[in-house]
Order: sequence, then C-alpha cells, then structure tokens
Amino acid sequence: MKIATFNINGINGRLPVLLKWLKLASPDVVCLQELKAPQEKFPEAALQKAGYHALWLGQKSWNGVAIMSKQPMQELRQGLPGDRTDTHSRYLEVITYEKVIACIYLPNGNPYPGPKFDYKLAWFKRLIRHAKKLHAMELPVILAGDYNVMPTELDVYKPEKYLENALFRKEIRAAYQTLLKQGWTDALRHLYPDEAIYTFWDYLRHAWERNAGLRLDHFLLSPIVAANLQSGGVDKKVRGWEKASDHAPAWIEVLD
DNA sequence: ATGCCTAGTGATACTAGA
Repeated sequence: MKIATFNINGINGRLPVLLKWLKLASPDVVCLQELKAPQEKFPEAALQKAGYHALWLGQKSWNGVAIMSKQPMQELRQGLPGDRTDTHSRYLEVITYEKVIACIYLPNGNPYPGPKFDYKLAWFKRLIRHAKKLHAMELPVILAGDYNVMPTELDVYKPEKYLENALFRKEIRAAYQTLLKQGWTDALRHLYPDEAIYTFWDYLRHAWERNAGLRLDHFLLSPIVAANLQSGGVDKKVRGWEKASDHAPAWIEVLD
C-alpha cells in the first residue's frame, strides 16, 4: 500500500497539478493539507473520476485537510480533542486499508514569539496527548501530514537562519521529539538516516532553483506499520511544474 | 529590516503562508 502526503496549497487552483501527479504516482491513499476551500467547494467529482473516495474538512480561505483513498473509508474523527473553541480545520482521522490514517496540518506558528506561536505549541500538545492514546491501542497507525517542523539541522538548508523561526524553535523541535519518544518512527528519516531530504521550497528568492529547502512533511508510523515499511521518497519534480505548490508530495510504501 | 512569491477575498490592499 502506497500512501502520500501533499500540502496542496489551494486544492481548486491546483487541481490540474493534483490530477497529473495522481496519474503518475498512483498512490492508494493521499493526505492533503491547505485545501483553502470551504466544505462545499471541494472537487469531489473530479477526484471520484480519478478513482478516489474522499473525506474532507474544509474552511473558508485557510487551512483544510482531506484524505483520499482508492478503497472505502470510515471516518473516525474531525479535529483534535482538547479544545472546543479551536475552529481551524487541521485534523482528520479515518480507517482505510485496515489502518488508522491521520491527516495533520500543524499550525505554522510564526511570528515567534506571539499568540500564533502559543497556538502552535498548544495544538502540538493536544496532538501529543491524542497520539499517546492511538499508540496505546497497538493498531497500525500512520500520522501523516505537514507538521511545520524541521526536526533536526539536517532538515534545513541553512539551520543558523532558522533558530528564531517557529518551524525550528527549540520548543517545537522538543515537542516533535516528545511525540517520537512515544514509539513512533519518522519513516523518511528512518529510510535515509544521513541524507538531506526536503519537502518544501519557498516561492521567494528562487528557493527551488537554489535547493533552499526544508523537510516539513512527515510520516510517523506505529510499530506494526514501521515493521512493514518498504520504501519512501519525495516526488521532487512536482515542485518544478507550472502552478506548483510550494510543497512536493512525500510517499511511503508499506506491506499490507 | 524589508521585499522577494503565491492564494484567497472581493474588487483594495489586506492576511497568511514558512
């Protein structure tokens, strides 16, 4: 089973990019972030025509997450528990291919310091609490998405520039480590322990041409899934396409 | 320190992204 995560940065503006990539990569399951579309503007028919079931959590203007699957899905959860006042569409959890799949769009958190950074940390703490419960169930679980965290210096083209950035602040890296220590495997880092792997290149300053990238999109695997991990990578070329998202799709293959 | 780029909203310069 091949699963991908792709911060699409506007699903309607980038529907041609998404459809072209789906045809090339043919993933079985896809987690999408940053739909930037209200619930009723999700292109369900076009994705159905491409062979996918879809469940999504839209929001006007910002955020928004979706999970697509070639097999039917059962929805487990919309949104993270722990804050009834949180209105952002950033978390969706389903069962498909006999696995629990979570689609995560962690808050960006910039500028640091400030209320957006506080929201990011609070959201991360809620994720850590929820992930602990999922891990304890000893099910096959994949937490996929845009974590807006570069976990280590290897994940940043120029780490010294990012020390005060919410994507790399020590509090956020520490939160990511706390999550991992529950027993999750960072799939791409596990497959490539020493390589610089990027999933994001800013639109600004010719970041793509300079390979000034960041690794922000991650798959965290529960032990049962980690034992069955076969391969993974980033479809870098998608970042070079016309009307590209600033993220490229990342993917892994696991034995069913 | 700022703009550099891009999308959404809505029709204008804004916010937000990372």
